[in-house]
Amino acid sequence: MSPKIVDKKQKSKEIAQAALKLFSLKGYAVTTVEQIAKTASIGKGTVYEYFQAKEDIFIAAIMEWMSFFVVQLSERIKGIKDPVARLHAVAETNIELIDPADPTDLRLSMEFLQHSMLEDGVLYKHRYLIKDMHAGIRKIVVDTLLDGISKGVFRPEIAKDAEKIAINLLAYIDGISLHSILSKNYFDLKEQIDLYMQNLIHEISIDP
Amino acid sequence: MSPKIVDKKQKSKEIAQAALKLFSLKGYAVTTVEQIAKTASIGKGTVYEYFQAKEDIFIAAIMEWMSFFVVQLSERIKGIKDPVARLHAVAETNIELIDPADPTDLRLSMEFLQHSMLEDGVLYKHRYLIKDMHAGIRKIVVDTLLDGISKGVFRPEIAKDAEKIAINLLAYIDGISLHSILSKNYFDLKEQIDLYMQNLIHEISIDP
DNA sequence: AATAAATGACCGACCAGTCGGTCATGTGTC
DNA sequence: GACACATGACCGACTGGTCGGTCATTTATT
Repeated sequence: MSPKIVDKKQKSKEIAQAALKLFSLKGYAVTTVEQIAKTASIGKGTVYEYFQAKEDIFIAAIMEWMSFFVVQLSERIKGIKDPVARLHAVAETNIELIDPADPTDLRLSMEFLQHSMLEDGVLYKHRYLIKDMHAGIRKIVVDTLLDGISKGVFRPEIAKDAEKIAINLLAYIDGISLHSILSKNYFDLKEQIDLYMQNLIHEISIDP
Repeated sequence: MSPKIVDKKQKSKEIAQAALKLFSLKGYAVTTVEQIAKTASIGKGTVYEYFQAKEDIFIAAIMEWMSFFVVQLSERIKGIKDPVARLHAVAETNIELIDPADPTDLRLSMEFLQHSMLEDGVLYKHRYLIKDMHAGIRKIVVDTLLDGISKGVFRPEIAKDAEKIAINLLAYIDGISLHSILSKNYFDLKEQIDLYMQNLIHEISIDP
């Protein structure tokens, strides 16, 4: 009675993290379940004790990744009260999570996006996951903008455009990150984002 | 002494276009050579008369796609003399090539990007192809900005930032296109780009 | 002993690429 | 015009190998 007991939750998480590492290095299709098992230091069969299919590992991996990202972002902006500094922090967190010399995170997020937008993609049925994450980050930006207005830092007229501004900012950050990987060394990611932020702040701030 | 002769170039192109269609619908990895052959209405063996490997079909397909894109863009901006209108045309061409109901083009370009940035990606050795295309489009934007300055429409001080402005514009367009696919129906792509362009023009124009 | 956990050999589906053979079309000969 | 024949174009069955998923067996714990 009552034989060996393992923490199923914890072990699933470990497998998902091992998979995450491989997916980000090589991509989902190319990564084999056996490699995932090896990386997690277990047998291939054991993987299937914790996941029904390779797809499910992918879904668990993306959830690991998103939660890591959101935690990082929250940590970073927590305690920053100045709206301008807060906007900068959102942008910078994105940069710092993307090391140009090691573009694994971006590749991973691109793979997630791709599988989410294709109807028979592995993540299509779960695309609300990424949508929800985007919505969460967008909310942070919108709230910061509205906070800035109420603090008299940003122009009240921008309130109606707050959502649009947030969408554009986040889209830009993804776009420039993408290009920076592709054009390795051609431009300086930080300078580019600085230019964008400078224009943005200039555009929405109350001017003397 | 000389039997049926086919136009090898033409036939290669047909196969590449068939492949392009499938890659954009389903992705490279999932598309089989047999399906490409079927789509091109030829036998599988024949495909290998024209291409050495599946990879080579991919490369031919991306070249087909890029040339289509560049031709479209050139057609579109040809004859537009007003710098502001020209910038708008660049942005709009990108939108119109991406039908939100049929996001195949964007998926395709994402797949190209992905295979280009991964060291053992199929396109890694050929990533200069995309880089060159980006450089070409960027040059169009930079030239438009400089032209605008010399015409007295844009502020001369922006000349030194022309490259950066172009990089940001094109990165933004890619980013917002991406998000628009993912957030189907959540925001209006045209409105978002309008907002960006409005701010951009405002920022670089000579003001009364 | 009882039972949960772990395992890796095994299976079957799949697929890129090959190859032996067929087909279609042109040339040469009468 | 008829026929043989040369040759490039075309083909799909087959091969060698991969990989997701299963399951009979072993191991660990109480």
